[in-house]
Amino acid sequence: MREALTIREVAKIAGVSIATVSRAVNESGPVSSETRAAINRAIKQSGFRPNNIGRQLKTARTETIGVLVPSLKNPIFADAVNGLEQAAGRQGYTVLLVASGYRAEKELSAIETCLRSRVEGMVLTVADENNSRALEVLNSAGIPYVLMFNPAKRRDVSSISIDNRGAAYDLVSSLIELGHERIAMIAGRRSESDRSAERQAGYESALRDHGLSHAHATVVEVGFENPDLASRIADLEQRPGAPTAYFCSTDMLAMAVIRALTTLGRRVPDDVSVVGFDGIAIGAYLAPSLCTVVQPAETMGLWAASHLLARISNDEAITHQILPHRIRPGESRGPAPRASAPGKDNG
Amino acid sequence: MREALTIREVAKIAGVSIATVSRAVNESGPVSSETRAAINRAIKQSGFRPNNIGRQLKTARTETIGVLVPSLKNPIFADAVNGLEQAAGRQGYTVLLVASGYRAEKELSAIETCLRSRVEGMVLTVADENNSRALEVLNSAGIPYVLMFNPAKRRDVSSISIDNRGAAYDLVSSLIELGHERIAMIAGRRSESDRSAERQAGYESALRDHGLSHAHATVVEVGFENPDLASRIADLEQRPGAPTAYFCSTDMLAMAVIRALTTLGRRVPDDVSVVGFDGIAIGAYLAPSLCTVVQPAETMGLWAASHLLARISNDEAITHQILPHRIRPGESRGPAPRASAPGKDNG
DNA sequence: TTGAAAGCGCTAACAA
DNA sequence: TTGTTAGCGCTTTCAA
Repeated sequence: MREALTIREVAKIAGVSIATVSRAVNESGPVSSETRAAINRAIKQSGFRPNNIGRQLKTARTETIGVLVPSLKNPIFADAVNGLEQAAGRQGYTVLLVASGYRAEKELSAIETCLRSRVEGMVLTVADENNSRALEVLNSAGIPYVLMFNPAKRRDVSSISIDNRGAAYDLVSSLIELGHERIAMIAGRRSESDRSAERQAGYESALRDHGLSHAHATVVEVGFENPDLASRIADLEQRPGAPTAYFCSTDMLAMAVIRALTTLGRRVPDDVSVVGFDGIAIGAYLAPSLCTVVQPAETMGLWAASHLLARISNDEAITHQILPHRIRPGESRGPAPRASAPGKDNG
Repeated sequence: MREALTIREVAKIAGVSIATVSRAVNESGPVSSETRAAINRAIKQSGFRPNNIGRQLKTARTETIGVLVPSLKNPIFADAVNGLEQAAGRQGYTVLLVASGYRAEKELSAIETCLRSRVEGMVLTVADENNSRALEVLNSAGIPYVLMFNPAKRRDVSSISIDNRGAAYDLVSSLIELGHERIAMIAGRRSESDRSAERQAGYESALRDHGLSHAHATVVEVGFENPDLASRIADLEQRPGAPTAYFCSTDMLAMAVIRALTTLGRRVPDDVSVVGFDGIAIGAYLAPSLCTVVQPAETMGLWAASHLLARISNDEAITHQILPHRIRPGESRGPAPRASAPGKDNG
């Protein structure tokens, strides 16, 4: 009962042809109830389980979607994939999961893998949607795909995201309105994240619009995988005009920044404010709770999968879904401290 | 250049047989360098990408492993899957991801899906390893699999976990040593998690061994998906002898408990201590930081994948990996408060 | 070093 | 209602 069970064995046991077994298994054609009973018995007896590979080869449909994200270690992606998997599963689709680790070559090879497995479509978050070999390959492969989290600048691609630039603008503006003038940005590397670049643009125009000369912009770029923040923050903090607020391009970065500042003896938000971006659930549990922009990750995953499946069955056209963004207030954002910088700049 | 590119087109363009193309593509046999060059040119020109389905059908190998976890919303699983995917990818294996949402039927159907896709093996976390249709099915399917996080009571199955019972025992004992006598346990439903049941066993024997009569044990079972903790905690808190400490079977639960207690005006750890289990990274960033048992999730995923692949290639026998556990101290655990219960029990 | 041919497990005409 | 048959795209003897 262990060896290579095929539709053929079942047919033999039930005393019918393989075509009839196939029809019975897939309910894809007429089968008399006696025949059906015999076949079911044969299936049970033999322990037959249809081989999807055979079916896929014949039908040229895999009922599989590929999902590519930078890393599952950031809950924003884990939550999105969670939603994705649910939505796909509900429609009988299976998920092939690949992670890029924020590395462009890995993006490319991951997609190559998916394509060779003949996924019917993909949901993905790439480092840079405007400069992505991965996307080119996907385009020439001619399968539908939807970008998730990426800024959705391209018109020819389905996508779901929020207005990264606008959200960053709003959040940074709120800091300025609280009296902050020296606001540093801790940004994921632009090459690793176009979201980060967009958020930086929002940060810069907020400064500009509020008359904070461009010179005030301080951007520290860090890699997402083990960002060595402690020393970078220490540097910033001992400069004459140390920041009174930090705008971080992700919540994960914000958490690391808060830790680094705390280690240096700074109190958040009394001495310095820190805001993040993403709205991961645990941010609300931190102390101080994290002020941030919320992206509804699970919902985005759900939508991405549903829309992709609709596109696969040609029920829908390319769509850009820009969700409204929302700032979650949090204790990590406070008014600018009275005494400006610690010493030096007025002496 | 879009239509149904097969090895046959390449062969035609290059003027060779499909067998030769196959040999060239897979480097599975001798091919003269001129022929190889011609084939490579043909591949580039046509945009050919090998169809894995065909190959899989022929070779009866899919180079795919199935991964089943309860949910990616709990970082403990997301981190593990992250490690898994990396390790699998490095060895040329692909990951089919399925989530059960802690539901037994879903476990079963997920595995059925994987089996139909002819995964070569599986890594999974089931609700209850001792009472799992899913595992029975897997056994009779005859593919290797490794249990991850489950308590590893079965001798016939590879697994990686920590000593859940022992770890719970240690953690609860530490509370008792801090003077706590009324320690409640907030437990995930036993039917949804055998880890939870094990941890409960550890909790109970810690109480017993320290002479806290069994009557002291208060266990509140909650479901993992939207646990309505607030009201349950409120109940506990207004009883005569309210707990001075809570032992939660997961960090996610602990976070929810802390929130519920805070809402009720209790201060952690001054009024009441809360400890968790899992050691998710963000626990260290909470305030108060979470005292918990650390499971090295990513490492567990890495090991699970590597071991599974070794088993697939018959390089290794069934192995039980029990990792040493470690308690991460945290601010959420403090000494028992002086004044015993709020009112009532001494009046 | 190359090619012809069989066949992996399945579905879908088509004929009966 | 059922069976025969021709492949889906690929690998792999085997013979040349």
